[in-house]
Amino acid sequence: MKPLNERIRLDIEGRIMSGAWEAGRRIPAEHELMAEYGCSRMTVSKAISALAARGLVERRKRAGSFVAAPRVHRATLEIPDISAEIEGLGQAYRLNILERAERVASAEDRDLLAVAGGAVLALDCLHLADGSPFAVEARLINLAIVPEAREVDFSVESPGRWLLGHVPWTDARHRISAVAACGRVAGLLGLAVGTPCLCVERWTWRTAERITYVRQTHAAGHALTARFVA
Amino acid sequence: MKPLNERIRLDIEGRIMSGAWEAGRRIPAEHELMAEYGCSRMTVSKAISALAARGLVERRKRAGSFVAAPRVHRATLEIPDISAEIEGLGQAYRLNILERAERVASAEDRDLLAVAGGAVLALDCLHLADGSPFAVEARLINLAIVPEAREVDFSVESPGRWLLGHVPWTDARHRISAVAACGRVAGLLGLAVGTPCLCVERWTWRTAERITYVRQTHAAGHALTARFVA
DNA sequence: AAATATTTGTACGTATGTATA
DNA sequence: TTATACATACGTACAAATATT
Repeated sequence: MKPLNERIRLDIEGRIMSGAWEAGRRIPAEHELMAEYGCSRMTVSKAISALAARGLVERRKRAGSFVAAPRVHRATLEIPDISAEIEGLGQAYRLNILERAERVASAEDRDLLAVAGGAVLALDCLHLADGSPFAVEARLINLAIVPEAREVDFSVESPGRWLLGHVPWTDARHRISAVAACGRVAGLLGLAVGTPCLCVERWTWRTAERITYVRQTHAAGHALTARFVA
Repeated sequence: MKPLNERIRLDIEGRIMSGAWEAGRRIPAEHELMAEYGCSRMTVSKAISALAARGLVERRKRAGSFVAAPRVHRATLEIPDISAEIEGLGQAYRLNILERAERVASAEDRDLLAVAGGAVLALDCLHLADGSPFAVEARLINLAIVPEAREVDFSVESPGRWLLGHVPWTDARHRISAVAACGRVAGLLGLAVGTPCLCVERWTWRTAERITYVRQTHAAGHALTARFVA
């Protein structure tokens, strides 16, 4: 048996979704719903708050709660660490580190990571699934914030997974685009030059400091999926 | 002044984000937190539940609440209706409907929309921003669920915007991929054949029924951005 | 294997605060 | 100004799940 507040939520949700309660309509006040369902105000309030949280109703003090006008498509995108993604597919994960360099941030590094004259660790690697090329990754790590990264052997644990597990972050931004495989990427992924590839870039912050930048170029055919989550 | 439960949530969130409470660590039981913050159990419970809802902690009865191990980057992606997106850029929006057909669902339509032998409205259009091609859209609308769509002039209001405003939906799934512009798309968007384009597909449900399917192929250079939202 | 204790989950009733029609 | 309706918080009780004894 589902909890009462859930059952009430589903009941009201059904009335909205079926169109019985059209957009803009005022839904009964909490005290009316308590009478209808024979329960406390906290319980109906929780149900309506859940509907408000997922954007189905809008609550206004003094005025009541209203069926909300449908919204933009907001979806949550779960971008797994590539090693987790490959293991999730039941394939063997391996990382091939093509280049690893510690250097003072170049102009381009500064642009991506905004470190003023500090040291960065630059990695260039190839993710493999069951031995086949899966994605090319170019990563910069801000050594001023994560000096421990110097000592890590990333062929044991991928940079993404290691960072996720060791460095707390507060904000991340992603950019998803379609790019043509350049000669180098095409060679690594075994594609023809110019093949469209999905490219995911991510900037990760801890408060105001940038921790890492990564650009992952995926093999052809790879797609991201996002779900609207209630 | 923020509500007490919010302040408690932010406080605990800070301890987790700063790394003071590392992944896997048990956080104090509710009765301990009530003592620490000098408030009722309901209030700390609400704070922790909010953290659990956004995946920062995991709650287990009898055992306690634990700092969750971050596994994925979870970001919210706002996918605006294209007309809204173009207007948001301060450009003039226009829609060019290339083809509009009402038909019994073909095998391919059924695959995308899962309508068994029902009627669908198929649209093929070009979105223009300040007169320049912006995206090509192929859409299927399930007429069994949205028969009113038959009467709508979509050159006045884009199909996406009209559907958002008129048809309640409960679930949507997106697929984002990189595709090569085929001859037709290349011609419409003014690109060379084979140019990488970002392709967004969306399936929209109302409970178990599929409402619409859309595939939008964007002009080169278009990217999606997503933010992790706390 | 069973009883017990602990911790979270749901719900009750009540009180007070706050925004607003 | 006043009444209304949502928002937050208090304290209590019992249920459900599950480590520990």
